[in-house]
Amino acid sequence: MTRSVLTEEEEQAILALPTQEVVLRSRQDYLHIGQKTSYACLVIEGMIGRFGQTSDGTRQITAFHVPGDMADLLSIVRPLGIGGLNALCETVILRVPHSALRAVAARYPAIAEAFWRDCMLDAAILMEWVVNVGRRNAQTRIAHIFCEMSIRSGRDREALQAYAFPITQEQLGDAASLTGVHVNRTLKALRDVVTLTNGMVHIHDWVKLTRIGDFDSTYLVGDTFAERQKPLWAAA
Amino acid sequence: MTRSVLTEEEEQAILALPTQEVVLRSRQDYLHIGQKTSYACLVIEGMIGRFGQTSDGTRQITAFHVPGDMADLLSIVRPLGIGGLNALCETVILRVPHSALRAVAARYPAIAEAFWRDCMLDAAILMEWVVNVGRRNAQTRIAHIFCEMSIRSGRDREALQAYAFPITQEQLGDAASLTGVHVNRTLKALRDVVTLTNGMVHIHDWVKLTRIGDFDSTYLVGDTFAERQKPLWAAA
DNA sequence: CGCGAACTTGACTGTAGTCAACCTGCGTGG
DNA sequence: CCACGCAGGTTGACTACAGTCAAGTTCGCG
Repeated sequence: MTRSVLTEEEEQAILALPTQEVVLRSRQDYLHIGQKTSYACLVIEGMIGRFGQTSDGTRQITAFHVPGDMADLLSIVRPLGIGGLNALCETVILRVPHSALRAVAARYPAIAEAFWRDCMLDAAILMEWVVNVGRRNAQTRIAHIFCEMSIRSGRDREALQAYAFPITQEQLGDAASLTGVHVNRTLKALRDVVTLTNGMVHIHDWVKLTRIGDFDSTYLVGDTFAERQKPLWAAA
Repeated sequence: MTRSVLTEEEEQAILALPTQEVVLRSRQDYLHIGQKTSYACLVIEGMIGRFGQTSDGTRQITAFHVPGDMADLLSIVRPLGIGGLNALCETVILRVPHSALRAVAARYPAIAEAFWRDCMLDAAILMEWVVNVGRRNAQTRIAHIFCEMSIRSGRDREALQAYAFPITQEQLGDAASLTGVHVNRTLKALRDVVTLTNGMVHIHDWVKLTRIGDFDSTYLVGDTFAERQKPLWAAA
């Protein structure tokens, strides 16, 4: 919820939500494709991938969710058919019932809007994902993903040098629409600029990486108002 | 707004919104990439494409918006950076100010939820788009797009046989991440199943088309509740 | 009638996929 | 404590789907 500006009281209301901690094993499917859910999940530790699938079973990762992300917030208004969710490594999540989220959204319109905006930021990331997968070559695609995850992984500056990205080359291929073999070759070619080892990304040259990755971070901004807009809902 | 269930009063409130009709020439950019907007636009006639772009200027269409769609509803909560909008043919739209939409959303929570859900359905379509572009071959991609647009174009059964899809092969390539040349060849190969001529799609064998297109329409359903959920916002 | 946009076709190229073998490092059980 | 198994990573040889370039053709419109 760092994507919107909220008041003290609103933040308290969110922190007071009833939650249930769940630990997912690595590779565990938390939500199957087409499965209905009545909880939303907040990632605490680890990483979750959202995926779609073709009929022959090939998976395509459509989003990564890092700690702090609500991975299936959109299920509040559309509980069915939001794709599958899979833990990319051992992952800790907090399950929050839709009913509680609806209650707090009803009481605080600004929170409802923050939820909505959060979903829309995910949608903006998804649009960029289509461009990435559809229009860029292997090197650029992978470099772009590394850039995006760098920004999203850290509020601190040091994520520009190194951050945790606990995935295998095969999974990176599922995200970039490449085979594991080609990811391997591409990473080798990028060796001087960025490396992925043991679930850690090390960026050796950020400027070069953004250039190779055709990366412009503006699509990642959340609340675009310098100050909070008042009243957030024009009438009330 | 056929994607959610609303009461008579709520429908009236939406119909009473202040609007301004605008006619777009074919190929006209209505919204540039990165441009901020304070209106949302409802497509009345024609077709609008949302697109992203790489730094070398290659476009990638990420969504088609047919009459009845709100093409940039998401701009209400995130007015910046929602990609560009381009009229694919001569198109009539209705511009609605954000302020009016916010007002009606604040007064009728069910409408706010319907807006949000509408955005989430677009997001679900976008996820499928990633899978399509990332994981399927040319024939399957194009067939899939034809299937999706068939369902979205018509509430009536006859859209399963023919519907308006006023785009060029080049534009279809921008959507499917293919070159115009390859679209042309692929359409030739699909000739017995589906044809695109003069902005009309004619489907000669729907079953075969869905099979080639690896198409399952469940991701297109909007309001998944058989009846309207009451109360829609749990508290109120 | 003539222009231009869209479509069509052919020949050649290139990026990424496929298949297959092999290496490396880690955790488990004998 | 070592041996084994296995997941993940690495490399090479070959293939194929789609891109590129270039030269037509068709058709609608002024």
